[in-house]
Amino acid sequence: MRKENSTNTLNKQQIDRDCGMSYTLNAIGGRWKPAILFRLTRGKMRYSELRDSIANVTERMLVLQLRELEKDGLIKRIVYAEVPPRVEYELTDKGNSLRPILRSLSDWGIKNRI
Amino acid sequence: MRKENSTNTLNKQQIDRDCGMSYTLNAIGGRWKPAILFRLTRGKMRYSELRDSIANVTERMLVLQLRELEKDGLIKRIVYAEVPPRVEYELTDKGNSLRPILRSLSDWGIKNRI
DNA sequence: CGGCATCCAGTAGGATACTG
DNA sequence: CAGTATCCTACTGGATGCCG
Repeated sequence: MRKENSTNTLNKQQIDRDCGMSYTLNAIGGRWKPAILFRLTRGKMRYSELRDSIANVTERMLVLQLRELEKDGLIKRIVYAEVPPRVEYELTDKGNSLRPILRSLSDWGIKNRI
Repeated sequence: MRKENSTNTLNKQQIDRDCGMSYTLNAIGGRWKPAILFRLTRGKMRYSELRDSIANVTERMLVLQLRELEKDGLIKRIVYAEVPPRVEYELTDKGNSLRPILRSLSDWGIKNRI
């Protein structure tokens, strides 16, 4: 840990920028979060639909990432009191506001990977 | 590992999307990469300037993340044959093309963190 | 059906000291 | 000035099995 730059007048704005980006990347940056979010932009989905549409994900990881997305307020978990049980996930307004960002991340990646 | 969904006609596009997002998030998603990239959007910077403007980063982590950004073709490392040595970093064209994405990530984060 | 519990491996990231 | 080298921790993600 070194001394911080106290003379750079742009520092506070930069820190805001850093924090903003960190917050966003933390919200969407999990191993399976982009896949989940992108599928939900097409509409409500059941747990089993998500599980079957995302290749190679384990149930443990799927649930963990769903819980984080829920905690961060990006998705809503809807439990139907039925037998057999049914659970659906859908984007919240906050989650929906990510749409353009998800698209641009995807577009940039498709264009720039070799 | 479970069976994959072979009936979903959207699957190939989804996989492209997933890969695109993963590629982008991998490129910019390191602990210090956003901070580095954002500073370089303001122009060329020396190693010591980066180090001093990013609070709490260790030299080891700074160098590691710079090397990855360089390997991914987002930044260029310019060594001047002087004594004392001088090294500057600047965005490549590929790095510059990230500007709008970095901005939207930052803006979304600033708006949505509590 | 939609999970949770347990255990485990790999790696991202960090502290500290040293160098061409 | 601009890095390496070494060692270490913690967290992410994975395999497997059980449950309401």
